[in-house]
Amino acid sequence: MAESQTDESTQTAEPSVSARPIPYRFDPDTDSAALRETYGDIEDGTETGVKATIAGRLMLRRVQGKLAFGTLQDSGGRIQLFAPSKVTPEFDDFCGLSLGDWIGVSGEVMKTRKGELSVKVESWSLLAPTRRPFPDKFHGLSDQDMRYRQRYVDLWVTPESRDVFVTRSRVMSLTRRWLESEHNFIEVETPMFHPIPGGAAARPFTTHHNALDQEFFLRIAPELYLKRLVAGGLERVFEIGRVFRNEGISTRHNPEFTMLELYQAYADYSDIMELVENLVAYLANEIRGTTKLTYDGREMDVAAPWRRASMVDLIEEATGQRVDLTMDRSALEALADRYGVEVKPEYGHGKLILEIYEKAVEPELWGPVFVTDYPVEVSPLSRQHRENPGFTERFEAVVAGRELCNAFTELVDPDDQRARFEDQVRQREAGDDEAMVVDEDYLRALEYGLPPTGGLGIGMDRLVMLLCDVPTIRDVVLFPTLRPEQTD
RNA sequence: GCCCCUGUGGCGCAGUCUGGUUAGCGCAGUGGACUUUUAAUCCAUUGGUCCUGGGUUCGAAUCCCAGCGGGGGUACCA
Repeated sequence: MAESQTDESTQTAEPSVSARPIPYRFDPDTDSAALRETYGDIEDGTETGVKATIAGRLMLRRVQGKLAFGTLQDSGGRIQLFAPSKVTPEFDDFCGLSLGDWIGVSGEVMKTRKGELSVKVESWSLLAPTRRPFPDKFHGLSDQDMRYRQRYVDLWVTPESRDVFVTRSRVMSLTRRWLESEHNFIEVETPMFHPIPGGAAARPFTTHHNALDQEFFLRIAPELYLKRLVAGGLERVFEIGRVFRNEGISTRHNPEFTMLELYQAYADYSDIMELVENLVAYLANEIRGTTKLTYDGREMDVAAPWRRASMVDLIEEATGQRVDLTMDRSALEALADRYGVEVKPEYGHGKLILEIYEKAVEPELWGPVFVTDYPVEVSPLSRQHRENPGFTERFEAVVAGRELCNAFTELVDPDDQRARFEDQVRQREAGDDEAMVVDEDYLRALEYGLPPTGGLGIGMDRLVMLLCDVPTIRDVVLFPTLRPEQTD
């Protein structure tokens, strides 16, 4: 809701200050963190003789007649400004600065008698006035909606918020470096506009290209393109990028989110499990300094190796009953019923087993654990298990009670893949609007030959949530999807 | 989709159950005092269609109905 004109004018800073000329550039030579690091230990009440130039936002102000203190916040944190009227030019204007104004300051690094490391304001310039009042200097923003909509304010007044996004950036960077340097992957970029949605079970967004007069789908996964590249001889590829799914919004779902997918020629899902546990342990060590993580008040150790357990074994653990694909359907339905699964007639044994797993096992899993060997029926892109007919070499990792990734030994046989696609089409015709459609070009790529390949998809947003111990995906997405703000 | 909670000056909150006439408090803003403060302090002060629209009532921020926004849960979601 927009404020009225009068509201803004009454809240505007002093004209004498806001009318100051704004320089075109400014040259900070350090920041608050570096100053603390270098001079944090000097004696109370001493001066260093060293001059520093810093810039940031004025967050607090304490004017005391002929002496003023300020608190400047920059990307390194906060540092005090010490401004005696005899030293600071245009002292009255300096005291008239608004909380939230951007300023640049030069002067001697010193420590006050009370022991606060400070920069003496020997010169200063206004870099940008704030024309809107900043939130409460102590309480900050409590309205979550406003934090998400006005991230440019939230980042200043909610330090944890800024920390999360800096960490997120590090996670992305570390992941890339680890894959490239330690594992010889190359990063590629594949289309976001897909003529056929594929690679996942999800409803897509649609869009339209005018010149081609062609409908496109925003990608729900890069999977099929990445495997085309492995068929093309790029043996280890990964992509970190946005995918789009037309689904509900929740604490774990944002319609656009960031996925890491990677494909490794000649590998199978066991290789991928090792890669996942090593990557997560590496990131935990780099980010948290330990593999012993706390999430939502509960602890877990993500050090490799993680437990591996097949879906049917886990079902047996939880329910005491062994399930398989040849058992009597009525017995399977009875078990499904016991756990509140809504049994639909089109469900085969495989789908029922997955549903039972999700209801009976998953809510109790904390992890880290690899849940392996999903039924073929629910895994249209995974290769048949080498020992268990009707199952696939597929796994999901559950960490902190949440699905973190999905991976498998890739299905490389074009005939089998065609049959799976056709089965998906039947499911679609039966009313499942998230079932896949046939991708003839992808089948053509398989016909040219895809070597044995292991593949992986990780939701990077959820990984960051885990590493930062935050409860909602909106806290790790800078601008989460929201209903557009009403302007009038 | 369903259920629960919520909406009061720029920000953080009280007041709502038990309706009562000038809607409070803190911060920010404005004016003043103050040369070691650090959520500075002290004095004074500006600013509010109490989300919107109906209704009940002598009287509604408060009770009722509807709508809109927000949060959480659940369903859905590999």
